[in-house]
Amino acid sequence: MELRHLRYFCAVADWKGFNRAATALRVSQSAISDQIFDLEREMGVTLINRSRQRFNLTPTGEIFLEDARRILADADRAVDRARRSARGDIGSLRIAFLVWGASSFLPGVIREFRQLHPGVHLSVREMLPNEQSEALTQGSLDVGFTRPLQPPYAGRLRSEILYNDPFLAVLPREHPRVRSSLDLRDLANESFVLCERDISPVLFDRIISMCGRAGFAPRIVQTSNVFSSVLALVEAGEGITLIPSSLRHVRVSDLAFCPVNDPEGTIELVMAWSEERASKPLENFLEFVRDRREIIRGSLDPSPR
Amino acid sequence: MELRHLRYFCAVADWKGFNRAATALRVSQSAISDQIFDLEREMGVTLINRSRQRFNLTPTGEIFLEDARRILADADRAVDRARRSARGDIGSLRIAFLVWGASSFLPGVIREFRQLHPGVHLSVREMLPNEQSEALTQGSLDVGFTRPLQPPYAGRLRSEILYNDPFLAVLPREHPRVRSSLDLRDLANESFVLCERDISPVLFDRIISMCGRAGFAPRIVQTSNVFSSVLALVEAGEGITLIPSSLRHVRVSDLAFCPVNDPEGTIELVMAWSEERASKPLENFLEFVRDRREIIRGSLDPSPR
DNA sequence: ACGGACCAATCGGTAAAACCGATAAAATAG
DNA sequence: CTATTTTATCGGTTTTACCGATTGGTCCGT
Repeated sequence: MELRHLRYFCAVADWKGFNRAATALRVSQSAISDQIFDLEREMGVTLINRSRQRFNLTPTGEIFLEDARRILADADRAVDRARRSARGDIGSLRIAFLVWGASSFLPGVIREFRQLHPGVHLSVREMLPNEQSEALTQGSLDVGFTRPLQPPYAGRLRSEILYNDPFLAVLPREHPRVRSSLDLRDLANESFVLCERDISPVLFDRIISMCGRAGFAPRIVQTSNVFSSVLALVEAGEGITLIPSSLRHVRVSDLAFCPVNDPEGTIELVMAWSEERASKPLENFLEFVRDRREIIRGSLDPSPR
Repeated sequence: MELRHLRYFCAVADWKGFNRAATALRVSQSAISDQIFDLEREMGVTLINRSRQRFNLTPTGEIFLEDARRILADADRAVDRARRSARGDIGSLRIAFLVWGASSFLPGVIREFRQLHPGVHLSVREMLPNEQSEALTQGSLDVGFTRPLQPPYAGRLRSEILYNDPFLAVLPREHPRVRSSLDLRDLANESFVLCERDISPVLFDRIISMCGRAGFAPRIVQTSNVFSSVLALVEAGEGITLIPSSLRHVRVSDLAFCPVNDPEGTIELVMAWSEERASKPLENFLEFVRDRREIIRGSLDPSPR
C-alpha cells in the first residue's frame, strides 16, 4: 500500500465518483480504477459499492476513509514539520555552562532566544569544562559555554572566544598586599588556595603559568572543588587566590579584589560546539550569541560594584 | 512522497546504514540510496548526515523519523481496522423498532448481540413503519423491526417475517360481547376506535380487510396517533378496537382482550433491511436474530398474564 | 602513513509499475 | 427506449523503481 492509493481513494470518496476524481487528480479514469482495485485486492476488502445505484462506500470504506484522510494529513504535517525543522523554527538545543563563568549573562540570552524561536526547546544545565567537551563529542550536548578547548577535543570541536577575562587577586581585606593594582611577583611568598585542577584544567594551568611568568611557582596550601569554598578559605586566612574577574560579582564582604598587572594574565570564556552535528537551531543560536557578544562583554564591565 | 520512502527511511534509521537496511528490506543498496535521495530532494531537506564519520541522522531527520514511524504504524492499523470491519468485528448498526411491536424482545436481543460483538456500536430508536422504510432506502438506517413492507419499498428492501400475530378484540371489561373467543361478525354494529392509518397503514388495512371478510365495514368513530390513546378511548367507552396480540402486555385494568375467531386475522412483524448497503455487522445481526426467532416467538407466548 | 574493509553515491540497463486511450458493460436520466 | 454517464477491462506506452557494477570516500588495523 502506498500513499497514492490513499490519495486516490480519498479523491474518489470526496468527488463521489471515479471520473470526477480522475479529473481532479489530472489522471485518466482507468488509472484511478486500477489503483482502487489494487488497494482493495491488497487489503482483501471491498471499499466501494460498485454496480449499484448512484455511488457509495461500503461501511468498511467509510471506516477506512477516516483513517486514510488522517494518514494523508499526517504525512503532509510531517513534511511541513521537517521543513520547519530545517529552517530552525522547531527543534531542541541542549546548552551547558560554567556556574562561575557564564551564569551572569546566560539567563538573559536564553530568555531572548526563546522569545525569538518559541518552537525550539532549550534545556540548560551546568557542566564542568571536561564534561562539556566529552558531551559535545558524544552528541549529548549541542553547545557549551566553557574554557578554551584542550586536546584531544580541540581538534574535533569548534569554539569561539566570547570574552577575555583578566585575573583578579583575591586577598583578605586587611592583607598588607592589598593595592588598587598589584604585581604578581609581590605575591610570590604567599600561600595559595586554588580550585582543583580537574574542575577547570585550563584555568589552573593559566594561573600556574602566570605565576611562572612572574618568576615563581605558587605554594598551594589548599584546594577545593568549588569556587565558593576557595573564597571562603581565603576569607578564613588560609591564603590568597587568583580568579577571573567575571567572578567578582559574587563578592564576599571581607575580601579585596585587586587587578593583577599582567596584560597576558587573562582567561577566555568560549562558546563550543560540534560542527559535525550542526543543526539549524544551533546555527541560529550561535549567530544570536555572536550578535550579542558586545553586550555580553559590556555586562561584565570591570567597574567594581 | 510515498509510504515506500518512509519505509526505507525508517529502515535506514533502524539499521543505521544503507547497506544493512537494503539487506533487511531485500533490495539493493542503490535502491535505498535512490529513494532516500528522492525523499530528501522532494522535501528539500537533509535527513541523513552523509560523508561524515559513522552514521547519524540530522536533527531534522530525527524529527521526521518520529513522524514517519507513526505514519507507518497508522497505515498498518488502518488496514487492520478495515479488515476487522469487513469481518464484522467493528462497525456500527442503526436499529429502529415499533414501540408497540418489538419493544418486548428487542432489548434482550440488543444486549446479547452487544456482548457477542463489543466492537460494533449499536444505536436504537423508535420509528414508524413508513419512516423506517424511507430511512432504510436512504441509508440512514441499517435494520428495522416493522410491519410488512409496502410498495414502493417492498421491491427495494428485503424483509423476513419474525412472527405472525393474531388479533385481539379490546372491549370494556363490562361490555356485553366479552367472550373467551368471539366472531368478528358479532362486532359488526360496534363503534371502532383505531390508530390513524398513517401510523401503520398495513395494520389499519389489515383490520379493515378482516372486518370485510366478516361481512361489514367497521364504523370508525375515533382515531388517534398512539395506541395508548386508543386503549384509553376504549376504556372510556368510545368504542372497541382490534390490536395485535403482542400488545396485550400493556394491559390496562378495565379492558378485556378477546381472541378473534379468524385464522387469517393476523399481522406480521418483519425485520427489514436494504440489501444494497449490506455490511458484515448487519449480516451478523440478521443471522443472530434469525437464530433467536423461536425464542422471540416464545417470549410472546399467548398465555394471558 | 599506508593498504584493506566498509560504505554510500553514481550510472546504464532492465523489469515492473503506473498510466493512458479506447472500448465494453452497466446503470441512470430523459 | 434512447442517450448519457459511469466503471471495468484491455493492449500499448511511459515512467520509475530496481539492480549490478563501479567509483570515491571514510574508517580501521598494521
